[in-house]
Amino acid sequence: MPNFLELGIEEPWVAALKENGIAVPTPVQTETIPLLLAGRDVIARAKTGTGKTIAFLLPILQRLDPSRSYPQALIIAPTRELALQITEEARKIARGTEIRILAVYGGQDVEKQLRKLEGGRHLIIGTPGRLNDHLRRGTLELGGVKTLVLDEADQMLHMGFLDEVEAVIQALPYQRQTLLFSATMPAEVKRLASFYTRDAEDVTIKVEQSPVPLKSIKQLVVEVTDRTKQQALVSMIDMYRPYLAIIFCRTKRRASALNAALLERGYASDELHGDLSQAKREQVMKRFREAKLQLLVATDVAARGLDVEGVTHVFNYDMPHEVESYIHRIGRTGRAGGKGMAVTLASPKDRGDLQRIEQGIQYAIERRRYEQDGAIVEVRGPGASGGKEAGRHKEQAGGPGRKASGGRGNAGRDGQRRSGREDKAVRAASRNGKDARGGSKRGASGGRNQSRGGTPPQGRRGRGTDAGRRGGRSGR
DNA sequence: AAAAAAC
Repeated sequence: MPNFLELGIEEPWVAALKENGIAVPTPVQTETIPLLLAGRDVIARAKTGTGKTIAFLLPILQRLDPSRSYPQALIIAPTRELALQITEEARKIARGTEIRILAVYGGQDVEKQLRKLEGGRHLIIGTPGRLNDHLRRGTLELGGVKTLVLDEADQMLHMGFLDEVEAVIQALPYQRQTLLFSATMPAEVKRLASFYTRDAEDVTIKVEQSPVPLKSIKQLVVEVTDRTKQQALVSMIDMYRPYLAIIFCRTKRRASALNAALLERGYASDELHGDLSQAKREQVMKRFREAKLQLLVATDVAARGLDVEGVTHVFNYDMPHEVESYIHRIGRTGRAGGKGMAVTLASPKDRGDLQRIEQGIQYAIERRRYEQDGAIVEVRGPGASGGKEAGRHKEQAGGPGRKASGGRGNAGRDGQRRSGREDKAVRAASRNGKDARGGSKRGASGGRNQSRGGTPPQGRRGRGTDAGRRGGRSGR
C-alpha cells in the first residue's frame, strides 16, 4: 500500500494531513490521486465513508497557484451543509498556506459573500442555486477554472439538479478537468456523465464483495405499524443507546413533528430540513457535531455526504423510496472503518419499497418485528409474516422500568444495564485504554437525555492504537 | 413521492 508521497502528494501536504490525523491513503485515494494529478477526468465510485473528499481535495489544493487570485477549481455539492463541510475540510488541510477558499451557498448574506469574492479566491465550493445567482449578477468569474468536481455526482446529474448544474458548467472553460465522485452511480446517470467528461477513467472501488453498503454497518429491518412506529423508535433508542443518531423522515413536516415528540419525551434532539433558516441549520449541525444533541431528526437533506464523528446509529423512521437514498442514509454511520448500525422501520405499506431496496443492495436485511407490548421478536426471513424464531428476542425493548417515569426511557440511567452488544463495546473500549463507562467529556455532558451510550465509536478517536483507514484521526 | 437548490 503506497503512502501519500508515493502517490505524488508533496511533502508539505503530507505534513498537513498528518497534523489532521491522516497518515494512510484509503483505496479510493490510492486509485484516484495519481490520475487526478495527471490531469485526467475521473468518474469515481467508492462506498460511503471511505475518503472520497480527501481524494479530490488533495490534488486540487496541490495544483492551485496561490499567486493568481481567481478561482482555479470549483466543487459543486447538493446541499449547503455538505458544501460547508467540504470547505472546512479543505481549510484544515490548507491551513498555513496562501490558498483562499470560499463556500458559496444560499441562505447566507449575498453582500458579505460578494466582498469575500472580491478578495480573490482560489477554490470555490458551492451549491448550484447560489453559484448561478452570482454568475448572473456577474459577481463570480469562473473562466479560469481548471478543475470541476461534482460531488454526489449522480444526484447532481439528476432531474431537478441537472439544469442548474448545466448552467454553472456553461460558465466554465471547455478545456478543463472534470471529476465525478459518488458512492452510487445508476447506469442511466453514468451514461449522462460521459457528456460532461472527456476520456474519463472509471474508478470503482470494491472494498468488499457483494452488498452495496459497507459491511461495517449492521442493518436491521423492524416491522411496525403506523400506530406503533413512534413507540418502536423510542424503544430502540433506549435499547441501543446511540452515542449520536440520525433519524430520517420522509417529509419536512414529519421530521419536525417527530422531533417535537422526542423533545417532549426528554431527548436531546433537534431537526434538520429545508424549512429552517440557514442560521438554524448551521447551529443544529454544529451542536450535533459537538454531541450536544444526541438525536438529529432530518429529511434527506442529511442523507448524503455528511461526516459526523460519533454517529453510531441511523434510523429510517420512514422507509426511503429509492435504493440510493437508503445507501446514502445508512452511510452516515460506520464511517472511516468504524462500526455502525442502521435500523429501518417498515410498516405494511412499505413492503414494495423494501423489496426494491433489498434487490438493489443484493442483500436480505435481517428482520425483526415490534409487538404491541414493546417486545422485539425475530422474524424468520424477508416477507415472512408469522414465523417467530425462538420467541422473544433477548433484547427486550426498553427494559425494566421504562415508562415508569412518565415516558422517558431510562434504560441505562445508572450505567449498569447493558445489552451483550454494549458489553462488547465496553470491552473493546477498555482494550483501547478508554473509559467506556464514564464516556468522553462529550458523552457525559450531552444534555439531559439519559439514553446515550457512554461509548463513543471506535476508529477515529485517539491516535496510536487504532489507526483506521484514515490513520486514526483524532478530530475533525 | 419528496427533498434539495436563489432571492
